[in-house]
Amino acid sequence: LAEDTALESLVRRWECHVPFTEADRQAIRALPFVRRSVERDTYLVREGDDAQHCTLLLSGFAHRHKLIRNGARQIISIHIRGEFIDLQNSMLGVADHNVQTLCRSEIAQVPRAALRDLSTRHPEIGRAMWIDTLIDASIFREWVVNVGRRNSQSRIAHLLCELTLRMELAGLADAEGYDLPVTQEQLADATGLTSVHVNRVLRSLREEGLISLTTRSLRILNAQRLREVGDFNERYLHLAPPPVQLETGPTIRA
Amino acid sequence: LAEDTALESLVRRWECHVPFTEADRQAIRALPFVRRSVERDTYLVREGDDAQHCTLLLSGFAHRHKLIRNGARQIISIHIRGEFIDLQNSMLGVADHNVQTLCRSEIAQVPRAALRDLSTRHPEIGRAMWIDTLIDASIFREWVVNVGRRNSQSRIAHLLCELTLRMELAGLADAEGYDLPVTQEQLADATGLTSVHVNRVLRSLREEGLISLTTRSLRILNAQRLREVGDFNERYLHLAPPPVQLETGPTIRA
DNA sequence: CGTATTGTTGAGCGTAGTCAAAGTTAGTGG
DNA sequence: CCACTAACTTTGACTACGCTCAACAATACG
Repeated sequence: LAEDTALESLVRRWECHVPFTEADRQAIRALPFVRRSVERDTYLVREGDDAQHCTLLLSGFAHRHKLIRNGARQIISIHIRGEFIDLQNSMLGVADHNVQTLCRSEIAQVPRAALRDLSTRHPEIGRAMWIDTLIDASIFREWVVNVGRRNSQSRIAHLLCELTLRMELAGLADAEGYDLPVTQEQLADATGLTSVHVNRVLRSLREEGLISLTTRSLRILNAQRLREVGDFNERYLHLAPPPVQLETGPTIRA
Repeated sequence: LAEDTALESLVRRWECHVPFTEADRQAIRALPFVRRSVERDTYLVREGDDAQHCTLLLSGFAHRHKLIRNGARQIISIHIRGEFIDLQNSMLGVADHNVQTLCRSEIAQVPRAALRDLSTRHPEIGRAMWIDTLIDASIFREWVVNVGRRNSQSRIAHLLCELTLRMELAGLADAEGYDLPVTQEQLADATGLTSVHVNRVLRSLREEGLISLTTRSLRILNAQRLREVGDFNERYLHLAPPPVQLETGPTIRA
Protein backbone atom coordinates (compact mmCIF):
# COMPACT_ATOMS: atom_id res chain seq x y z
CA LEU A 1 0.00 0.00 0.00
CA ALA A 2 2.52 2.52 1.15
CA GLU A 3 4.74 0.99 -1.46
CA ASP A 4 2.38 2.20 -4.15
CA THR A 5 2.58 5.80 -3.07
CA ALA A 6 6.35 5.84 -2.67
CA LEU A 7 6.94 6.07 -6.40
CA GLU A 8 3.85 8.10 -7.14
CA SER A 9 5.78 11.31 -6.58
CA LEU A 10 8.09 10.32 -9.41
CA VAL A 11 5.21 9.91 -11.78
CA ARG A 12 3.87 13.32 -10.88
CA ARG A 13 7.26 14.97 -10.97
CA TRP A 14 8.37 13.62 -14.31
CA GLU A 15 4.99 13.98 -15.95
CA CYS A 16 5.43 17.73 -15.72
CA HIS A 17 8.07 17.55 -18.40
CA VAL A 18 7.02 14.72 -20.69
CA PRO A 19 3.67 13.21 -21.64
CA PHE A 20 3.35 9.68 -20.29
CA THR A 21 1.16 6.83 -21.39
CA GLU A 22 -0.55 4.70 -18.81
CA ALA A 23 2.04 2.03 -19.58
CA ASP A 24 4.78 4.49 -18.70
CA ARG A 25 3.14 5.25 -15.40
CA GLN A 26 2.74 1.61 -14.56
CA ALA A 27 6.36 0.93 -15.42
CA ILE A 28 7.48 3.58 -12.95
CA ARG A 29 5.20 2.23 -10.27
CA ALA A 30 6.64 -1.23 -10.93
CA LEU A 31 10.21 -0.16 -10.21
CA PRO A 32 11.87 -2.35 -7.62
CA PHE A 33 13.15 -0.52 -4.57
CA VAL A 34 14.19 -0.93 -0.99
CA ARG A 35 12.63 1.40 1.51
CA ARG A 36 14.85 2.46 4.34
CA SER A 37 14.84 4.80 7.30
CA VAL A 38 18.10 6.54 8.01
CA GLU A 39 19.40 8.74 10.77
CA ARG A 40 20.52 12.27 10.41
CA ASP A 41 23.99 12.74 8.84
CA THR A 42 23.88 9.34 7.17
CA TYR A 43 26.01 9.15 4.05
CA LEU A 44 23.88 7.86 1.20
CA VAL A 45 26.67 8.11 -1.37
CA ARG A 46 30.36 8.70 -0.91
CA GLU A 47 32.71 10.18 -3.45
CA GLY A 48 34.51 7.30 -5.13
CA ASP A 49 31.67 4.84 -4.66
CA ASP A 50 30.56 2.77 -7.60
CA ALA A 51 26.95 3.24 -6.61
CA GLN A 52 24.72 0.36 -7.59
CA HIS A 53 21.50 2.13 -6.80
CA CYS A 54 19.97 5.58 -6.90
CA THR A 55 18.18 7.14 -3.99
CA LEU A 56 14.78 8.77 -3.91
CA LEU A 57 14.00 10.90 -0.87
CA LEU A 58 10.61 9.86 0.49
CA SER A 59 10.80 12.18 3.46
CA GLY A 60 13.33 14.45 5.09
CA PHE A 61 16.18 16.43 3.59
CA ALA A 62 19.58 15.66 2.11
CA HIS A 63 22.48 17.56 0.67
CA ARG A 64 25.30 16.88 -1.74
CA HIS A 65 28.76 18.12 -0.95
CA LYS A 66 32.45 17.88 -1.71
CA LEU A 67 35.40 18.20 0.62
CA ILE A 68 38.60 19.92 -0.38
CA ARG A 69 42.08 19.14 0.76
CA ASN A 70 42.19 21.58 3.66
CA GLY A 71 39.04 20.00 5.06
CA ALA A 72 36.62 22.70 3.97
CA ARG A 73 33.29 21.57 2.65
CA GLN A 74 31.12 22.96 -0.11
CA ILE A 75 27.49 22.00 -0.26
CA ILE A 76 26.40 21.72 -3.87
CA SER A 77 22.68 21.21 -3.50
CA ILE A 78 19.98 20.64 -0.96
CA HIS A 79 17.20 18.18 -1.67
CA ILE A 80 13.69 17.87 -0.39
CA ARG A 81 11.15 15.10 -0.21
CA GLY A 82 10.23 13.65 -3.58
CA GLU A 83 13.53 14.32 -5.30
CA PHE A 84 16.03 11.88 -6.71
CA ILE A 85 19.31 12.89 -5.20
CA ASP A 86 21.79 11.03 -7.35
CA LEU A 87 20.06 10.13 -10.56
CA GLN A 88 23.28 10.85 -12.43
CA ASN A 89 24.78 7.78 -10.80
CA SER A 90 22.46 5.63 -12.89
CA MET A 91 24.59 6.57 -15.89
CA LEU A 92 27.95 7.73 -14.60
CA GLY A 93 30.27 5.22 -13.07
CA VAL A 94 31.95 6.49 -9.95
CA ALA A 95 30.32 9.04 -7.68
CA ASP A 96 32.11 12.39 -7.81
CA HIS A 97 30.62 13.79 -4.60
CA ASN A 98 29.01 12.84 -1.31
CA VAL A 99 25.34 12.76 -0.42
CA GLN A 100 24.28 12.99 3.20
CA THR A 101 20.99 13.37 5.04
CA LEU A 102 20.25 16.57 6.91
CA CYS A 103 17.82 14.90 9.27
CA ARG A 104 16.16 11.57 9.90
CA SER A 105 14.79 10.58 6.52
CA GLU A 106 13.11 7.86 4.58
CA ILE A 107 14.55 6.79 1.29
CA ALA A 108 13.84 4.39 -1.54
CA GLN A 109 16.86 2.81 -3.14
CA VAL A 110 16.29 1.84 -6.75
CA PRO A 111 18.80 -0.44 -8.45
CA ARG A 112 20.79 1.30 -11.11
CA ALA A 113 20.12 -1.51 -13.57
CA ALA A 114 16.38 -1.10 -13.14
CA LEU A 115 16.61 2.60 -13.95
CA ARG A 116 18.72 1.96 -17.01
CA ASP A 117 16.31 -0.65 -18.11
CA LEU A 118 13.36 1.63 -17.57
CA SER A 119 14.94 4.40 -19.60
CA THR A 120 15.68 2.00 -22.43
CA ARG A 121 12.30 0.35 -22.62
CA HIS A 122 10.33 3.55 -22.03
CA PRO A 123 12.08 6.28 -24.00
CA GLU A 124 9.72 8.94 -22.72
CA ILE A 125 10.64 8.08 -19.17
CA GLY A 126 14.29 8.15 -20.14
CA ARG A 127 13.71 11.60 -21.50
CA ALA A 128 12.02 12.70 -18.29
CA MET A 129 14.96 11.39 -16.28
CA TRP A 130 17.32 13.26 -18.55
CA ILE A 131 15.36 16.46 -18.10
CA ASP A 132 15.38 15.92 -14.35
CA THR A 133 19.17 15.87 -14.37
CA LEU A 134 19.27 18.83 -16.76
CA ILE A 135 17.32 20.90 -14.27
CA ASP A 136 19.72 19.80 -11.56
CA ALA A 137 22.52 21.06 -13.79
CA SER A 138 20.75 24.38 -14.26
CA ILE A 139 20.52 24.74 -10.51
CA PHE A 140 24.25 24.01 -10.20
CA ARG A 141 24.91 26.79 -12.69
CA GLU A 142 22.88 29.21 -10.64
CA TRP A 143 24.83 28.16 -7.56
CA VAL A 144 28.08 28.92 -9.33
CA VAL A 145 26.74 32.42 -9.88
CA ASN A 146 25.51 32.65 -6.32
CA VAL A 147 28.80 31.81 -4.63
CA GLY A 148 30.89 33.44 -7.35
CA ARG A 149 29.38 36.86 -7.71
CA ARG A 150 26.83 37.72 -5.05
CA ASN A 151 27.51 39.31 -1.69
CA SER A 152 26.70 37.51 1.52
CA GLN A 153 23.19 38.93 1.94
CA SER A 154 22.22 38.05 -1.60
CA ARG A 155 23.63 34.55 -1.34
CA ILE A 156 21.58 33.70 1.71
CA ALA A 157 18.47 35.40 0.39
CA HIS A 158 18.80 33.60 -2.93
CA LEU A 159 19.21 30.24 -1.28
CA LEU A 160 16.16 30.80 0.89
CA CYS A 161 14.09 31.91 -2.09
CA GLU A 162 15.02 28.81 -4.03
CA LEU A 163 14.34 26.41 -1.20
CA THR A 164 11.06 28.06 -0.33
CA LEU A 165 9.80 28.01 -3.88
CA ARG A 166 10.73 24.37 -4.31
CA MET A 167 9.03 23.51 -1.04
CA GLU A 168 5.92 25.39 -2.06
CA LEU A 169 5.75 23.67 -5.41
CA ALA A 170 6.00 20.35 -3.64
CA GLY A 171 3.15 21.42 -1.37
CA LEU A 172 5.42 21.32 1.68
CA ALA A 173 5.33 24.99 2.62
CA ASP A 174 2.67 27.61 3.07
CA ALA A 175 2.29 31.04 4.63
CA GLU A 176 3.14 29.48 7.98
CA GLY A 177 6.60 28.69 6.68
CA TYR A 178 8.19 25.31 7.08
CA ASP A 179 10.73 23.33 8.98
CA LEU A 180 14.22 23.67 7.59
CA PRO A 181 16.59 21.30 9.40
CA VAL A 182 19.73 23.14 8.42
CA THR A 183 22.35 24.52 10.78
CA GLN A 184 24.00 27.84 10.17
CA GLU A 185 27.21 26.01 9.47
CA GLN A 186 25.49 24.08 6.69
CA LEU A 187 24.00 27.28 5.35
CA ALA A 188 27.55 28.62 5.34
CA ASP A 189 28.89 25.63 3.45
CA ALA A 190 26.14 26.03 0.88
CA THR A 191 26.92 29.68 0.28
CA GLY A 192 30.69 29.73 0.57
CA LEU A 193 30.63 31.74 3.79
CA THR A 194 31.44 31.02 7.43
CA SER A 195 28.86 30.15 10.05
CA VAL A 196 29.71 33.29 12.01
CA HIS A 197 28.99 35.47 9.06
CA VAL A 198 25.81 33.57 8.18
CA ASN A 199 24.64 34.28 11.68
CA ARG A 200 25.14 38.00 11.13
CA VAL A 201 23.42 37.98 7.76
CA LEU A 202 20.44 36.10 9.15
CA ARG A 203 20.18 38.63 11.91
CA SER A 204 20.15 41.47 9.42
CA LEU A 205 17.50 39.73 7.32
CA ARG A 206 15.44 39.31 10.46
CA GLU A 207 15.93 42.92 11.48
CA GLU A 208 14.83 44.08 8.07
CA GLY A 209 11.67 42.06 8.49
CA LEU A 210 12.30 39.76 5.55
CA ILE A 211 12.29 36.44 7.34
CA SER A 212 11.78 34.85 10.68
CA LEU A 213 13.95 31.88 11.47
CA THR A 214 13.72 30.32 14.88
CA THR A 215 14.70 26.83 15.91
CA ARG A 216 15.05 25.94 12.27
CA SER A 217 11.59 26.94 11.30
CA LEU A 218 11.69 29.35 8.40
CA ARG A 219 9.03 31.83 7.48
CA ILE A 220 9.27 34.32 4.68
CA LEU A 221 7.77 37.60 5.84
CA ASN A 222 8.43 39.70 2.75
CA ALA A 223 8.90 37.48 -0.28
CA GLN A 224 9.04 40.37 -2.71
CA ARG A 225 11.89 42.11 -0.92
CA LEU A 226 13.71 38.86 -0.29
CA ARG A 227 13.67 38.13 -4.00
CA GLU A 228 15.07 41.54 -4.73
CA VAL A 229 17.81 41.17 -2.17
CA GLY A 230 18.61 37.69 -3.48
CA ASP A 231 18.47 38.74 -7.14
CA PHE A 232 16.16 35.79 -7.55
CA ASN A 233 14.66 34.86 -10.89
CA GLU A 234 13.09 31.45 -11.04
CA ARG A 235 13.75 30.88 -14.71
CA TYR A 236 16.63 28.54 -13.95
CA LEU A 237 14.30 26.12 -12.18
CA HIS A 238 12.56 25.42 -15.51
CA LEU A 239 9.21 25.07 -13.89
CA ALA A 240 6.68 23.16 -15.93
CA PRO A 241 6.24 24.95 -19.26
CA PRO A 242 3.13 27.01 -19.84
CA PRO A 243 0.52 25.77 -17.39
CA VAL A 244 0.98 26.78 -13.78
CA GLN A 245 1.12 30.29 -12.35
CA LEU A 246 1.08 33.98 -13.06
CA GLU A 247 -0.66 34.56 -16.35
CA THR A 248 -3.21 31.80 -15.87
CA GLY A 249 -4.65 33.23 -12.73
CA PRO A 250 -5.18 31.56 -9.37
CA THR A 251 -4.15 27.94 -9.14
CA ILE A 252 -6.46 27.15 -6.24
CA ARG A 253 -9.40 26.15 -8.33
CA ALA A 254 -11.26 23.07 -9.32
CA LEU B 1 33.93 16.49 -47.52
CA ALA B 2 34.64 18.86 -44.71
CA GLU B 3 31.03 18.32 -43.80
CA ASP B 4 31.82 14.69 -43.08
CA THR B 5 34.50 15.49 -40.58
CA ALA B 6 32.48 18.16 -38.80
CA LEU B 7 30.38 15.61 -36.96
CA GLU B 8 33.09 13.01 -36.68
CA SER B 9 34.25 14.52 -33.42
CA LEU B 10 30.84 13.82 -31.98
CA VAL B 11 31.06 10.17 -32.89
CA ARG B 12 34.44 9.88 -31.23
CA ARG B 13 33.44 11.86 -28.21
CA TRP B 14 30.22 10.02 -27.48
CA GLU B 15 31.62 6.61 -28.30
CA CYS B 16 33.82 6.90 -25.25
CA HIS B 17 30.78 6.49 -23.06
CA VAL B 18 28.48 4.17 -24.95
CA PRO B 19 29.04 1.37 -27.46
CA PHE B 20 27.71 2.40 -30.87
CA THR B 21 26.64 0.30 -33.80
CA GLU B 22 27.63 1.33 -37.28
CA ALA B 23 24.04 2.45 -37.77
CA ASP B 24 24.40 4.76 -34.77
CA ARG B 25 27.54 6.27 -36.23
CA GLN B 26 25.92 6.83 -39.58
CA ALA B 27 22.93 8.44 -37.94
CA ILE B 28 25.16 10.95 -36.22
CA ARG B 29 27.02 11.69 -39.43
CA ALA B 30 23.69 12.23 -41.13
CA LEU B 31 22.61 14.96 -38.75
CA PRO B 32 21.58 18.12 -40.56
CA PHE B 33 23.50 21.22 -39.60
CA VAL B 34 24.45 24.67 -40.71
CA ARG B 35 28.11 25.56 -40.60
CA ARG B 36 28.91 29.09 -39.67
CA SER B 37 31.89 31.29 -38.93
CA VAL B 38 31.40 33.80 -36.17
CA GLU B 39 33.41 36.68 -34.78
CA ARG B 40 34.78 36.95 -31.32
CA ASP B 41 32.23 37.86 -28.63
CA THR B 42 29.31 36.64 -30.71
CA TYR B 43 26.35 35.56 -28.64
CA LEU B 44 25.36 32.05 -29.69
CA VAL B 45 22.55 31.79 -27.16
CA ARG B 46 20.97 34.42 -24.97
CA GLU B 47 19.21 33.85 -21.70
CA GLY B 48 15.50 33.78 -22.41
CA ASP B 49 15.89 32.49 -25.94
CA ASP B 50 13.74 29.61 -27.03
CA ALA B 51 16.68 28.09 -28.88
CA GLN B 52 15.70 26.06 -31.91
CA HIS B 53 19.12 24.57 -32.46
CA CYS B 54 22.12 23.38 -30.52
CA THR B 55 25.64 24.48 -31.28
CA LEU B 56 28.71 22.34 -31.77
CA LEU B 57 32.05 24.14 -31.61
CA LEU B 58 34.10 23.12 -34.64
CA SER B 59 36.97 25.46 -33.84
CA GLY B 60 37.69 28.21 -31.36
CA PHE B 61 36.48 28.73 -27.81
CA ALA B 62 33.25 29.74 -26.15
CA HIS B 63 31.98 30.34 -22.66
CA ARG B 64 28.68 30.26 -20.88
CA HIS B 65 27.79 32.97 -18.44
CA LYS B 66 25.09 34.70 -16.47
CA LEU B 67 24.73 38.34 -15.56
CA ILE B 68 23.41 39.49 -12.22
CA ARG B 69 21.44 42.60 -11.44
CA ASN B 70 24.38 44.83 -10.58
CA GLY B 71 25.97 44.00 -13.93
CA ALA B 72 28.53 41.52 -12.66
CA ARG B 73 29.15 38.47 -14.75
CA GLN B 74 29.87 34.90 -13.74
CA ILE B 75 31.33 32.55 -16.30
CA ILE B 76 29.96 29.07 -15.76
CA SER B 77 32.03 27.06 -18.17
CA ILE B 78 34.57 27.37 -20.94
CA HIS B 79 34.31 25.19 -24.01
CA ILE B 80 36.84 24.00 -26.51
CA ARG B 81 36.71 22.68 -30.03
CA GLY B 82 34.63 19.54 -30.40
CA GLU B 83 32.23 20.23 -27.58
CA PHE B 84 28.49 20.80 -27.69
CA ILE B 85 27.94 24.00 -25.78
CA ASP B 86 24.22 23.94 -25.19
CA LEU B 87 23.05 20.39 -25.60
CA GLN B 88 20.66 20.91 -22.70
CA ASN B 89 18.67 23.25 -24.93
CA SER B 90 17.63 20.28 -27.02
CA MET B 91 15.46 19.21 -24.11
CA LEU B 92 14.85 22.27 -21.98
CA GLY B 93 12.68 25.03 -23.28
CA VAL B 94 14.05 28.46 -22.59
CA ALA B 95 17.78 29.10 -22.25
CA ASP B 96 18.73 29.98 -18.69
CA HIS B 97 22.12 31.48 -19.53
CA ASN B 98 24.16 33.09 -22.28
CA VAL B 99 26.73 31.50 -24.54
CA GLN B 100 29.35 33.65 -26.22
CA THR B 101 32.46 33.01 -28.29
CA LEU B 102 35.87 33.86 -26.83
CA CYS B 103 37.46 34.25 -30.24
CA ARG B 104 36.67 33.86 -33.91
CA SER B 105 35.15 30.40 -34.16
CA GLU B 106 33.45 27.95 -36.43
CA ILE B 107 30.24 26.34 -35.33
CA ALA B 108 27.73 23.80 -36.53
CA GLN B 109 24.14 24.50 -35.64
CA VAL B 110 22.03 21.37 -35.37
CA PRO B 111 18.25 21.71 -35.24
CA ARG B 112 16.82 20.81 -31.89
CA ALA B 113 14.20 18.61 -33.53
CA ALA B 114 16.90 16.58 -35.28
CA LEU B 115 18.65 15.92 -31.98
CA ARG B 116 15.45 14.89 -30.27
CA ASP B 117 14.68 12.65 -33.15
CA LEU B 118 18.13 11.12 -33.05
CA SER B 119 17.90 10.40 -29.34
CA THR B 120 14.52 8.77 -29.80
CA ARG B 121 15.39 6.58 -32.75
CA HIS B 122 18.84 5.66 -31.46
CA PRO B 123 18.53 5.12 -27.73
CA GLU B 124 22.24 4.50 -27.32
CA ILE B 125 22.95 7.90 -28.82
CA GLY B 126 20.35 9.41 -26.56
CA ARG B 127 22.16 7.84 -23.67
CA ALA B 128 25.48 9.24 -24.85
CA MET B 129 23.94 12.69 -25.11
CA TRP B 130 22.56 12.33 -21.62
CA ILE B 131 25.96 11.31 -20.29
CA ASP B 132 27.52 14.27 -22.06
CA THR B 133 25.24 16.61 -20.17
CA LEU B 134 25.82 14.69 -16.93
CA ILE B 135 29.53 15.32 -17.22
CA ASP B 136 28.80 18.98 -17.85
CA ALA B 137 26.80 18.93 -14.63
CA SER B 138 29.68 17.33 -12.77
CA ILE B 139 31.95 20.09 -13.97
CA PHE B 140 29.46 22.68 -12.76
CA ARG B 141 29.53 21.05 -9.35
CA GLU B 142 33.29 21.28 -9.23
CA TRP B 143 33.04 24.93 -10.20
CA VAL B 144 30.69 25.55 -7.30
CA VAL B 145 33.40 24.14 -5.04
CA ASN B 146 36.08 26.13 -6.81
CA VAL B 147 34.48 29.52 -6.40
CA GLY B 148 32.87 28.67 -3.09
CA ARG B 149 35.71 27.29 -1.04
CA ARG B 150 39.13 27.71 -2.63
CA ASN B 151 41.44 30.70 -2.28
CA SER B 152 42.42 32.76 -5.27
CA GLN B 153 45.62 30.83 -6.12
CA SER B 154 43.82 27.50 -6.00
CA ARG B 155 40.93 28.74 -8.09
CA ILE B 156 43.15 29.88 -10.92
CA ALA B 157 45.38 26.84 -10.70
CA HIS B 158 42.38 24.54 -10.73
CA LEU B 159 40.86 26.23 -13.73
CA LEU B 160 44.13 25.99 -15.64
CA CYS B 161 44.53 22.32 -14.74
CA GLU B 162 41.05 21.53 -15.98
CA LEU B 163 41.39 23.43 -19.22
CA THR B 164 44.81 21.98 -19.94
CA LEU B 165 43.70 18.41 -19.32
CA ARG B 166 40.67 18.82 -21.53
CA MET B 167 42.81 20.36 -24.26
CA GLU B 168 45.30 17.52 -24.02
CA LEU B 169 42.61 14.88 -24.22
CA ALA B 170 41.30 16.57 -27.34
CA GLY B 171 44.80 16.53 -28.79
CA LEU B 172 44.94 20.31 -28.80
CA ALA B 173 47.77 20.84 -26.32
CA ASP B 174 51.23 19.43 -25.84
CA ALA B 175 54.40 20.26 -23.91
CA GLU B 176 54.61 23.47 -25.91
CA GLY B 177 51.42 24.62 -24.31
CA TYR B 178 48.54 26.09 -26.25
CA ASP B 179 46.80 29.25 -27.18
CA LEU B 180 44.23 30.32 -24.63
CA PRO B 181 42.25 33.29 -25.94
CA VAL B 182 41.05 34.42 -22.53
CA THR B 183 41.56 37.83 -20.98
CA GLN B 184 42.36 38.25 -17.32
CA GLU B 185 38.95 39.78 -16.86
CA GLN B 186 37.36 36.62 -18.24
CA LEU B 187 39.54 34.51 -16.00
CA ALA B 188 38.29 36.67 -13.15
CA ASP B 189 34.66 36.17 -14.11
CA ALA B 190 35.24 32.41 -14.26
CA THR B 191 36.76 32.26 -10.80
CA GLY B 192 34.71 34.86 -8.95
CA LEU B 193 37.65 37.25 -8.59
CA THR B 194 38.56 40.64 -10.04
CA SER B 195 40.87 41.10 -12.99
CA VAL B 196 43.34 43.03 -10.86
CA HIS B 197 43.63 40.17 -8.43
CA VAL B 198 43.85 37.60 -11.21
CA ASN B 199 46.78 39.55 -12.56
CA ARG B 200 48.55 39.27 -9.22
CA VAL B 201 47.82 35.59 -8.85
CA LEU B 202 49.11 34.88 -12.35
CA ARG B 203 52.28 36.75 -11.53
CA SER B 204 52.80 34.67 -8.41
CA LEU B 205 52.19 31.45 -10.35
CA ARG B 206 54.75 32.63 -12.90
CA GLU B 207 57.24 33.59 -10.22
CA GLU B 208 56.90 30.18 -8.62
CA GLY B 209 57.71 28.61 -11.96
CA LEU B 210 54.39 26.83 -12.35
CA ILE B 211 53.21 28.36 -15.59
CA SER B 212 54.23 30.72 -18.32
CA LEU B 213 51.48 32.81 -19.76
CA THR B 214 52.37 35.42 -22.34
CA THR B 215 50.14 37.00 -24.92
CA ARG B 216 47.51 34.40 -24.16
CA SER B 217 49.71 31.43 -24.78
CA LEU B 218 49.69 29.13 -21.80
CA ARG B 219 52.34 26.63 -20.89
CA ILE B 220 52.33 24.48 -17.80
CA LEU B 221 55.86 24.31 -16.44
CA ASN B 222 55.21 22.23 -13.34
CA ALA B 223 52.01 20.27 -13.72
CA GLN B 224 52.49 18.32 -10.51
CA ARG B 225 52.80 21.41 -8.36
CA LEU B 226 50.02 23.19 -10.19
CA ARG B 227 47.70 20.30 -9.42
CA GLU B 228 48.64 20.46 -5.78
CA VAL B 229 48.10 24.19 -5.62
CA GLY B 230 44.77 23.82 -7.43
CA ASP B 231 43.66 20.84 -5.34
CA PHE B 232 42.95 19.19 -8.68
CA ASN B 233 41.55 15.68 -8.92
CA GLU B 234 40.28 14.74 -12.35
CA ARG B 235 37.66 12.31 -11.11
CA TYR B 236 34.89 14.82 -11.74
CA LEU B 237 35.64 14.81 -15.47
CA HIS B 238 34.55 11.19 -15.66
CA LEU B 239 37.13 10.33 -18.25
CA ALA B 240 36.19 7.41 -20.40
CA PRO B 241 37.70 4.18 -19.00
CA PRO B 242 35.44 1.19 -18.44
CA PRO B 243 32.35 3.12 -19.35
CA VAL B 244 28.86 1.76 -19.11
CA GLN B 245 27.92 -1.83 -18.44
CA LEU B 246 30.38 -3.13 -15.92
CA GLU B 247 28.15 -6.10 -15.31
CA THR B 248 27.81 -7.25 -18.89
CA GLY B 249 31.45 -7.76 -19.67
CA PRO B 250 33.80 -6.24 -22.25
CA THR B 251 32.23 -4.23 -24.99
CA ILE B 252 35.13 -4.26 -27.45
CA ARG B 253 34.40 -7.62 -28.97
CA ALA B 254 32.74 -9.16 -31.93
C1' DC C 1 19.26 17.03 34.34
C1' DG C 2 23.66 17.17 32.16
C1' DT C 3 26.19 17.46 28.06
C1' DA C 4 27.03 18.26 23.28
C1' DT C 5 25.68 20.93 19.65
C1' DT C 6 24.34 25.10 17.79
C1' DG C 7 23.73 30.02 17.93
C1' DT C 8 25.40 34.73 19.20
C1' DT C 9 28.49 38.45 19.89
C1' DG C 10 32.90 41.17 19.97
C1' DA C 11 37.60 42.47 18.58
C1' DG C 12 41.01 42.34 15.34
C1' DC C 13 42.80 40.79 10.94
C1' DG C 14 43.66 39.52 6.05
C1' DT C 15 42.37 38.36 1.47
C1' DA C 16 40.67 40.21 -2.19
C1' DG C 17 38.28 44.50 -3.94
C1' DT C 18 38.40 49.41 -5.51
C1' DC C 19 40.24 53.22 -7.73
C1' DA C 20 43.48 55.19 -10.55
C1' DA C 21 47.21 55.71 -13.63
C1' DA C 22 50.82 54.12 -16.56
C1' DG C 23 52.57 50.62 -19.65
C1' DT C 24 51.90 47.20 -23.25
C1' DT C 25 49.77 44.75 -26.98
C1' DA C 26 46.69 44.06 -30.69
C1' DG C 27 43.69 45.59 -34.16
C1' DT C 28 42.38 49.06 -37.64
C1' DG C 29 42.55 52.06 -41.19
C1' DG C 30 45.22 55.31 -43.80
C1' DC D 1 53.88 49.47 -43.21
C1' DC D 2 53.06 52.69 -39.97
C1' DA D 3 50.21 55.38 -36.90
C1' DC D 4 46.56 55.59 -34.12
C1' DT D 5 43.40 53.77 -31.00
C1' DA D 6 41.13 50.60 -28.20
C1' DA D 7 41.69 46.81 -25.40
C1' DC D 8 44.27 44.65 -22.12
C1' DT D 9 47.91 44.22 -18.52
C1' DT D 10 50.45 45.81 -14.70
C1' DT D 11 51.36 48.30 -10.54
C1' DG D 12 50.49 51.04 -6.25
C1' DA D 13 47.80 52.89 -2.46
C1' DC D 14 43.99 52.33 0.08
C1' DT D 15 39.60 50.02 1.56
C1' DA D 16 36.19 46.70 3.06
C1' DC D 17 33.82 42.45 3.32
C1' DG D 18 33.94 38.55 5.34
C1' DC D 19 37.22 35.47 8.22
C1' DT D 20 39.44 34.07 12.57
C1' DC D 21 39.63 33.45 17.22
C1' DA D 22 37.43 33.29 21.41
C1' DA D 23 34.03 33.34 24.87
C1' DC D 24 29.49 32.82 26.24
C1' DA D 25 24.39 31.79 25.71
C1' DA D 26 20.71 29.07 24.23
C1' DT D 27 18.87 24.86 22.66
C1' DA D 28 18.31 20.02 21.73
C1' DC D 29 18.59 15.61 23.18
C1' DG D 30 19.60 11.42 25.55
